[in-house]
Amino acid sequence: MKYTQENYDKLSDFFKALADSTRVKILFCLYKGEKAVSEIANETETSQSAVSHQLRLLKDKRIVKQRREGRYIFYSIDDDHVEKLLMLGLDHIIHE
Amino acid sequence: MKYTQENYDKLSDFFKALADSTRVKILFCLYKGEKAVSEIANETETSQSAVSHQLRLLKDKRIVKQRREGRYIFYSIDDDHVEKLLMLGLDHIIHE
DNA sequence: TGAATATATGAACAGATAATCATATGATAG
DNA sequence: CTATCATATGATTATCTGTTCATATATTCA
Repeated sequence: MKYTQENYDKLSDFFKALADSTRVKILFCLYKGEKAVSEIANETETSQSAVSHQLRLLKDKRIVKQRREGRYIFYSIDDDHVEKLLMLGLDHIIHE
Repeated sequence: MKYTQENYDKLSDFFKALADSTRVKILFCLYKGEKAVSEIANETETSQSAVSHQLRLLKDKRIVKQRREGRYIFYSIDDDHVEKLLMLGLDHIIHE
């Protein structure tokens, strides 16, 4: 049973994870491999707190995963679909 | 220049269109071909007004298009990428 | 023309969301 | 143990979003 309200909810919920430019930026930042929170904050020019909040959201949705190393915590993308979606989306907005 | 703030904004904006279960439902409803507003409202069990508002949003983002026939207005999906994204997303949430 | 049907629109309101600020937690080095 | 660095968290606030309700517009038909 693919076409159920439950799946529509899950699906829109999944897309919500990509429906914010800070999160999109973070995900592109992680595209080439894992990074620590402070690196992400620097590269995306976003406050440490904002990044942390968004990473939590992405982690809760199992889109990124963590790994601690000393006092650093490295995040990386934990979902092949997300990378494909990002690329497909980028493709779309560029060819318009 | 792919990796610009402008593109991140556009991209997240594009995903926003899919980040609501009513809109997802509408798009799946249109997946097999064009439908009039009232049909969409019935099939998705959403009020006429709510459907109309969401269709406007989708139209503004060029995700659906309209065609008038008498007093009916038929909507259909106007974007190949969207169909791919929906299917990829559905694939994702099902295999988890 | 006027009634009926299909769709659109605007205002208003409730709920969700994202940033900021202050502070807490956790790890390491000295 | 304590100072410092890296990250997380909670409260607050401003903004955004989606629905509803009432009404407007557009088309057809008698």
